[in-house]
Amino acid sequence: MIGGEVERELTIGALSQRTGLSVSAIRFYEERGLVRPGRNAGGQRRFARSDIRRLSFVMIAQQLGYTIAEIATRLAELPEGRAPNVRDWERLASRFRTELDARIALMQDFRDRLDGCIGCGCLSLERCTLYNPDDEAGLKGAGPRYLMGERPRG
Amino acid sequence: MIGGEVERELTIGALSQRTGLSVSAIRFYEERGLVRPGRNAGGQRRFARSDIRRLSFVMIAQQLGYTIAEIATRLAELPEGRAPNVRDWERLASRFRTELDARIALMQDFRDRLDGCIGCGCLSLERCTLYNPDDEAGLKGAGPRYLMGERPRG
DNA sequence: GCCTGACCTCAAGTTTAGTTGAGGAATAGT
DNA sequence: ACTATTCCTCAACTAAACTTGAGGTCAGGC
Repeated sequence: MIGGEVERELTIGALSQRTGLSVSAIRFYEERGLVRPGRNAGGQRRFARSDIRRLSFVMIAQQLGYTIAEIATRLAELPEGRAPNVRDWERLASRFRTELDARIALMQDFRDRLDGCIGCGCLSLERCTLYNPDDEAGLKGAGPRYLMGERPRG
Repeated sequence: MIGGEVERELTIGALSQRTGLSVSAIRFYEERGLVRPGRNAGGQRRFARSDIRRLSFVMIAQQLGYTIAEIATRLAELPEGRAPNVRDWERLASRFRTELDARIALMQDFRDRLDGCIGCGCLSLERCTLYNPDDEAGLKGAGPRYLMGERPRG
C-alpha cells in the first residue's frame, strides 16, 4: 500500500498538499472555525477527507469576496456531527450560485454604466448613476474593502 | 454667488462630499500618490475638479478588487501636468472595460464549473477543474486575498 | 534506537486600507 | 474682532488574513 491511497484521515500536511493551502493557513482556518479536525493520540490534527471539499469551498468563496466570518456562517449550514453528503453540498452550492448570479449581473450592469459614464466626457461622473444606482448610499469609504454588491451589516 | 458653483478648486471637505470618501481616506490616497493636490497660501490642499473623477475611478476600481497600488499604476497613464481630457479617460476606461469583461467571463466560467462540480457528488473536488483551470498553479494561499483573475506578480 | 522531517503551541510580525486623536493653524461668517 | 468650522501634521490604533519564528514533540524509516 505505497502512498496510502486508502487512508481515511489526512494529516495537516496532506491536506495542505491536496488543497494548495499553506499549513499555517489551515491552522488559522481551524482557529476561525472553518474546519474542526480531530486529534490522534499524539495530539496531531487528523482531518476528514470531506475537509478537502470544505476548504475548497472556502477558497472559492474567498475569491468571490467573502470574508472568513461570512464563509463560516455559510459553512455552518453543513451538518455538525457527520460528514456532509451530496445533498448538503448541493444545498450550499445552489444558494451560492444564486449569489454568484446576482454578482455577475451587478458586474455587467456596472460595466455597462462604466461604458456610458467614464468614457462619455460628461464631466459629471460625480452625479452619475455609478454611485447612486438605486438611491442607496452607494459606497462607503469605511473600513477595509467590500466587494461589489457587498454591504457591511451591523 | 452663493454656494460657489463656479469655483475652480475644491477643498478636501468639498471633494469628500462630492465623492463620498472620508477626508482621512482622501489624505491617505494622496500619500499613496492617487491624487496630487496643490496647496493654497495657508497650506491647505486645493484639488482640481478633475480629481473628483479620478477618485471616482479609484472607487470603482477598488470595488472590482484592485489594490491601491494597482490603481496607482493605472492612473499613472493619465497626464501629469494638465488635467486629463475625455480622450485620456476614454483610453483608461477602455482598457478597464477589457479587464472587466475578462473578469465577468471568468466569473461565469467559475459559476458553471461550480454547478458541475460542487453539486455533483463526485467527491473529487480536489482534482476537479476548479483549481487547475489552465494548468496554472491555481490559487496560492500566500498573503492577503487575491480576487478572481488576479495574479500576484513578483 | 536514532535521526530527520512533519507536527505542536504561542507570540509577534506583516500588509492593506484606512480611522482616530492630539495639538495646533487657517478660513468663513457675523 | 470673534468664534465656529475646517483644515493641518503626525503618531498610533484597527481589522482581516495570514506568515514567521522560537522552542519543543511525534512518527516513521533504517
